[in-house]
Amino acid sequence: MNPDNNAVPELTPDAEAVCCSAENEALVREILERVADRWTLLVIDAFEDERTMRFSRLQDRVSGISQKMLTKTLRQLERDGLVHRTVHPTVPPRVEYTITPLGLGLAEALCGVWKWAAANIDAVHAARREFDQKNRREAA
Amino acid sequence: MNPDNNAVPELTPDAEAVCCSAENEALVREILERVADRWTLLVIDAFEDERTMRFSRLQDRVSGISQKMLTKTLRQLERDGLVHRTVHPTVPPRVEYTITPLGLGLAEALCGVWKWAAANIDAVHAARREFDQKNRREAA
DNA sequence: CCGCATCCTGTCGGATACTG
DNA sequence: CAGTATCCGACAGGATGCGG
Repeated sequence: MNPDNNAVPELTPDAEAVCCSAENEALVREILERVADRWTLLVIDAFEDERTMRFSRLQDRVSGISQKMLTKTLRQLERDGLVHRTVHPTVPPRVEYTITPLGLGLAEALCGVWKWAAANIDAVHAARREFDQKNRREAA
Repeated sequence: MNPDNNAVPELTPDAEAVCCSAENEALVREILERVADRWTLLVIDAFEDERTMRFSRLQDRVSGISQKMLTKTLRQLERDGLVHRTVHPTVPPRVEYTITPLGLGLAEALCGVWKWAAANIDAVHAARREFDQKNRREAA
């Protein structure tokens, strides 16, 4: 697939067994649907460098997100136990979000996607250009 | 980053360099945003068992998806070079979608998320219950 | 069987203004 | 600074019907 193999390491036999059983499909679906919105993945991603951050710092790192969506996304992550929220009752208020071990596990899993993206974005762009050209020819 | 290594195998030094460099952030973002909609991940997931399928089979496997969204999602995947589309000019028409090596790479990367989900869904559910209870107390 | 076009709706999500 | 509330536009996405 990709000449340099290191992007996706070999699966252990055990891992494969887990990976392809059909029973858990509904569970995985649930997680995927929960996580597959415009911001959740990006927010989780933001925690890979700093494991604990203030609200404003997060908003800064996930560029483009509104405070409304950041709040909402963080609430969901908190509810799912992926992020922990600490309010320091000072003035001005200071709220820190920390990624939990659970969340960190997901972040690691996402790191695989991260790596794939970094390694293959050029191929994707190339495919895209080719596709668009082909379509323009057909349109003509 | 993680004390227990077993979830994600050791990264080669090379891979780590790719994984955490800040430069590629925009690229990864682009991919994540492209892929993080309601259906794309689920469709890719559907290809993990069978690498080539007819349209109707796909619609069957990704339960709940409308033909409109399936078509749209597949077009995007095709454009990005993740899926290949073959039209057999028979009657009735027979259209087959095959995941490409590129797409397969992404599917593998997603497999990490898959595994995480299967392993930790209980923890997520538990966290969710706890969170909801806490909120109900506060509401009272 | 596949998938396009049309219509229509709910919801996502941004902008703004206001509290503690 | 962090969060809520309100308003509102845009668009995702379902239902239906037609066409190849």
